[in-house]
Amino acid sequence: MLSKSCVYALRAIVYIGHNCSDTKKIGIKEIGEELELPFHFLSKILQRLVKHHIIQSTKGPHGGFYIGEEAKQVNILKIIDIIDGLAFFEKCGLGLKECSETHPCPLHNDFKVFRDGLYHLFLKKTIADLITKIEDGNAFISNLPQNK
Amino acid sequence: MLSKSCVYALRAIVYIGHNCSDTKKIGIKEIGEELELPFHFLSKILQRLVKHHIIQSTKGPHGGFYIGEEAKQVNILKIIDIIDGLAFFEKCGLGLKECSETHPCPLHNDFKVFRDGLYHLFLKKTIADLITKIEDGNAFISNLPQNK
DNA sequence: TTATTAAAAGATATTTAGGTCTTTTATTAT
DNA sequence: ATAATAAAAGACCTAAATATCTTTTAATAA
Ligand code: FES
Ligand code: FES
Repeated sequence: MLSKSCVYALRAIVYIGHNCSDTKKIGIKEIGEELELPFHFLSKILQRLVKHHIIQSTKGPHGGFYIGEEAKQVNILKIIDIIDGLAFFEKCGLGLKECSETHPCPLHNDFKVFRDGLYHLFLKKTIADLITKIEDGNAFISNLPQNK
Repeated sequence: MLSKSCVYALRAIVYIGHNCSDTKKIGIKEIGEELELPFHFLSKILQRLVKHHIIQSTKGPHGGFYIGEEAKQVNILKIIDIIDGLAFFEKCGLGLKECSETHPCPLHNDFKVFRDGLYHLFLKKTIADLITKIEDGNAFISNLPQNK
């Protein structure tokens, strides 16, 4: 549903948010190793997020990525929009060219419930919500060691 | 979420179910034109469905595809399984290698609701259910003419 | 039995997503 | 200033999904 680019982005942002501080920026290498994501591919994604002001970066020694408190209040849907676009949330589940109430496919009414539900989930969830779960020990952003 | 192959399959099956009869089989050409699907690609998909005994076919003049009443009682999930597999319904929404209750990602609890909801929707919906909607005029399987 | 029809099969092409490698630019510690 | 560091940028590669083209096989009507 979400592309790999997109879930890589979300997990990287959460990792950065969880680990960076005023004095500490996070390098791509560390993120890639910790989350088991391909270095260069990840770097492209992070660059896009910087361009869209979701995260910031500085080059050079002790450089890396970091995220401000304001940006942590951004909802997940915004990230999805930046990376994948929002087409999924408007598309017909059976592939009709247009999803509409007046010319619905036979799954429309049932499918819409879930598609719209996901939309609203992503709309109300913020980066900060995800980070909180990690910090409370209620969730994880890295794979279990045995699945590496 | 569902691949193009998969939604093409579903729509084609419904079209066949709606249009075939004891005396009338449906050709790929007709299906492709009516649903605006690529002829040869569609033919591959229909071949797979024949192999899995969802639909039947005969070659030669007046040949084509048809579907029996029993097969119409097959649920949509079965079709999804044949074409795409069921990995989606077990996968972590944030791309962790394993989706689990004991090592959940920060979206797990919220995401699972929709993923499982879709699973059960597809499990309980049959081909016949979709055909009925078409026949009652409550839904459509072709694009609106202006979207062609 | 022959011509015609339509699916089956297989080879090939295109597009998109995903991933890698190399070079350049900015930063900072020395 | 210089060397070291790390992101930015761009070129390139790979695999999978999607799509097309061609040949073969089976069925049927005449
Ligand atoms: S028309 Fe198919 S989901 Fe709306
Ligand atoms: S662990 Fe991510 S959805 Fe279950």
